Amino acid sequence: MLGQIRRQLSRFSKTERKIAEYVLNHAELIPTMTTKELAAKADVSEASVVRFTKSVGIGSFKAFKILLAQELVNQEEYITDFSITQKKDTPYELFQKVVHVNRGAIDLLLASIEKKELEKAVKTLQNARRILFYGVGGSAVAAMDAHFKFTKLGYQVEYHADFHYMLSVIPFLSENDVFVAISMSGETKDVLELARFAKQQGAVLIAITNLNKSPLCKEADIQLATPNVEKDFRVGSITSRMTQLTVIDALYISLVNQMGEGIIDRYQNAREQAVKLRR
Amino acid sequence: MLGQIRRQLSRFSKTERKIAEYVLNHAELIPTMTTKELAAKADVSEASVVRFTKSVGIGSFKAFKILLAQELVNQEEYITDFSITQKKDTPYELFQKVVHVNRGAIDLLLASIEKKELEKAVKTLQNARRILFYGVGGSAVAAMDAHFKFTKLGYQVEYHADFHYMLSVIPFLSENDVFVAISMSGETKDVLELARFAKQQGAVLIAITNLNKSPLCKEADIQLATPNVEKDFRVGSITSRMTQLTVIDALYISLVNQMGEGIIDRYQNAREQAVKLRR
DNA sequence: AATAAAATGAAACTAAGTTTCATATATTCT
DNA sequence: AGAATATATGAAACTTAGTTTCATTTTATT
Repeated sequence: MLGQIRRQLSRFSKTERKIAEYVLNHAELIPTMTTKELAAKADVSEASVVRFTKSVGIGSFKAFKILLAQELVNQEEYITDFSITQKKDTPYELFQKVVHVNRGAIDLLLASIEKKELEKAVKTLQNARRILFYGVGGSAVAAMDAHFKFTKLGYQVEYHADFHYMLSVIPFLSENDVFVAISMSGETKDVLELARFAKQQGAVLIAITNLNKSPLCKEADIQLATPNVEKDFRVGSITSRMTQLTVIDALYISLVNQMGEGIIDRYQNAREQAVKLRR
Repeated sequence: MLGQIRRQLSRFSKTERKIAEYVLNHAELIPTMTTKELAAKADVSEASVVRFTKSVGIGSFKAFKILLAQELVNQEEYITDFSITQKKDTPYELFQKVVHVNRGAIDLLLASIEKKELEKAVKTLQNARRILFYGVGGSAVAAMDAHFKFTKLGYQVEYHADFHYMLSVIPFLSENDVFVAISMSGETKDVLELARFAKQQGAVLIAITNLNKSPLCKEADIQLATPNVEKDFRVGSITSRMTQLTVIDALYISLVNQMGEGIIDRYQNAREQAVKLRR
């Protein structure tokens, strides 16, 4: 977290930098400070403090405090990107780095997801008539996984990689339907256009995206924020899939949990049939 | 802190003990809870929660939360399955469990992957003419991700969910080709049949599968073993995707690393075009 | 059984965190 | 350059969380 803030210093605005500097120099004090105190110390407003935590991809100031407290226990910082990747790394070394990066990203997800938003999402999905998932490129993986999982729960789910196919489904959406847009940047044109169209039809828009000022993030009714793990500019983000899938997992498990045994019986049934049919 | 609470159990009143018990059993949840929530879970009043923290010598509930967060950083005991999932878990609790489980699974991958096998896999893929990925059900996600990543590297990759489509590709395989079979159990009939057919054509068979006595594992030329994370029989394994994808990531990053800058330029090129075309 | 002491929860209160909105500043376009 | 637009910021309103008070219940003591 601290390393990430340090690396982003240049990206920050004047006000954000004032906060970042205070945080970097007095990290150990933050967990016991209030927004008001930090605001005073950094000579900015309280609102800016809250905004700062969101801008570094943390859901709330409270989560930020806890994250820093944990980080300072042992100073070992997570490797969150591959900029350190050397030309002569062996496959096994790279594998270890991948494990580290992926695990670190999933960990950060704890701080970026907001409890309330998650609860809203689960409640919305519970009562949903139809659910559409959409993501392109890397995020298509998460959409596909969601499609598979939610279908198993008996939902009427649509996901197709083809933009035009999805487009043709949206006119039939209404208030009880949900459109789940998955995009790391929150700026992908295809995803954004479909999301807007779906919302216009009255569907609830859930966004699984990095926390930022992206249009998707702003326009979503419910935001499930994935952490802003810095990506290697050369190979793109490999971690976003992990966090996106973890979010899907959490939604899926929550729904299973609330549906009770009935749904599990049907699922078992399907499995038994599969075993019979496939051998 | 937790030890201290445990030691004082006998000293506590009935109400205090209720709180202590919940704290001991769900310590990792406390840092994100409010007094109200903990009060509800322990079936006591909010006032008692605050009094409890004072009674164990902590100034405020807020300080208590931060202390627990710090204490749990180094306590890496992973939950590896969901059998503990209670009927009355909230979505956020389940989310935290999912994070735990997924992170734990990725960690275990460090122990299950063998260095030599990984190196063999990378070497084989480097020289591959064509690469086929195949997985069904949950493992289709990993296959799809691999398809996407390896295509970006300029490989001639085939992946299709349809068994018969894949079947029709295999007769054209030869010694320089690779078939990557992805299956958690290593027993899925479709995957197994295609893998055998591909091997018969002379292709190298790489298996990404749980380490066990499954036919796929035995017959593979190269085994990339995913950990046998205990799965909740009711909802199916949610972790296998994580580990499978991490393996794919490692292979991908290794190949990028060895290919050098040339491939990265082409990739950048594609990205720039994408930006131009899509807005 | 009566009284005192301790424990507890409901509700009032205080503090903390977050959002909104108006204003200031920067950026883009003509 | 100047208007128009977008972005950033702080003050204040608002919401939520944490703490204290006080009346009530429970337990212990005489």
